[in-house]
Amino acid sequence: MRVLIVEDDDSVASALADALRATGHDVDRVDSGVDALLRHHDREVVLLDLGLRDGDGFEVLRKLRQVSRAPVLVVTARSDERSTVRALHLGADDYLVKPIRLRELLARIDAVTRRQPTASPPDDVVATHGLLIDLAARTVTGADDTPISLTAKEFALLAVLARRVGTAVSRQQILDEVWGDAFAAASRSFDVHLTQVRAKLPVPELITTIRGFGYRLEA
Amino acid sequence: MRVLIVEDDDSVASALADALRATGHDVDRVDSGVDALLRHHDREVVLLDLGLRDGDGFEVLRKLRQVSRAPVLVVTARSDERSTVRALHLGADDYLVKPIRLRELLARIDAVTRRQPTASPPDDVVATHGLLIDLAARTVTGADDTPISLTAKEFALLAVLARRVGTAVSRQQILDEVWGDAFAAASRSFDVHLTQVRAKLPVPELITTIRGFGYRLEA
DNA sequence: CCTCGACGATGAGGACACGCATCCGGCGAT
DNA sequence: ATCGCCGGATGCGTGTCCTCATCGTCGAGG
Repeated sequence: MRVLIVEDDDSVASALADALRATGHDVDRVDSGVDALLRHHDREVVLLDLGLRDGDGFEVLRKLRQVSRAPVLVVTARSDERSTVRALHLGADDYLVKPIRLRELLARIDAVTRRQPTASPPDDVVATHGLLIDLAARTVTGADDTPISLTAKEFALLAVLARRVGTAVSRQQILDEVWGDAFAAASRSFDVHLTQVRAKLPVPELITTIRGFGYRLEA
Repeated sequence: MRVLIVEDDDSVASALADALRATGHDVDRVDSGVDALLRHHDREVVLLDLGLRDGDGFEVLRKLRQVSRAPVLVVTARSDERSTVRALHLGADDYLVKPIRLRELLARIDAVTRRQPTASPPDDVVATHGLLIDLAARTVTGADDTPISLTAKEFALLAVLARRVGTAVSRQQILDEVWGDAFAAASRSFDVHLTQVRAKLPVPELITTIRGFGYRLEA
């Protein structure tokens, strides 16, 4: 199993790396959030420390989730329920509080990875009403393969909806996933971007407004 | 989500059941290992207490795994690493130590089940007398697929009843779930919205008034 | 039959959510 | 240095929805 350790305490990272290598895993180590985002490719599991020096761990988690579907086990010193719930909601698969018990960690990595749809059906492609959204390639094409070019934020916004085609997504949920919670819910920026996305779609009504709740990409 | 709680401490089981029901889950309770093996059918998640009176919890877990692929979250008082590792190796998907923090439990259930690609068929859809209520998509359709558009409050109200089709729901319960507990029970806003919902339904009598208690959505 | 409490219906008004035009600062490319 | 694009912020218009107040109805019990 190819594991990525994101941890800036060297002694902890070494201990983890050794234990993992001893059990036959292939380990890659980084000590910052930005590196995590750069090096996550081809990794099958991520161990993420929330207490990184170079920024908010939750932010790293959120961004990681936008680009990778690999299981993430959060490993942190923060034991409060708030942080736990927040991390899990942001897409973490497990949450372990330091000090880490190595055998447990290994068992949990097992537990999390054995659930993975081995050779996952890469349905990173969402198709609906002639609209084609390829989440992996980050491309969107309309009918008769006309390419639609979206900006980063626009794509992120559409991607959140696309991952849950046919089901309603709350406004807050989108805000969290696209902007992170350090964002004023009162801001109208969100609406502006949504307007843009709709304008670029061949069929604007594909994104349905659910007043008082959020939005839905029609299936 | 259809949850099975295997727990022989009644107070704990009740607390869990209430919390889960309040968040829209369908809960089934048993208090012994043998019952767990009998009643696991059609359940999508299992919460398993290891400290059952009628036998070894690990045995229950092992046998459960032989007959069901549903995610299992172990909930127990045993905090030692040995037990944790053993449970996870036996196929548990998560392992929580009592006392349980409810919000965390809910988040972990989410985390574990969102990985499941197979939990699709029962898509939170309630159907009764030609009425179709899709709680995930937040859509309601009558006979011959005529869409019925409800406002946020109206939908919330109907959803509370829909989650418990065929069973009576007290007025107070609905108030709590739709408005939150900081709401005057004397307010008639509730009745107004109920009227609206009924007016929009093809068959108003689908919502039966139980005078002096509450309401019921007919099955 | 009368009363009383619980529920049903309706209209008005203020609040609110959403869509959108517009401005501004930042940043990379030509 | 300049231009164009992107993302965030702001303000307003508009339509909708929530609530309240009011009155009507219904059922149960004395």
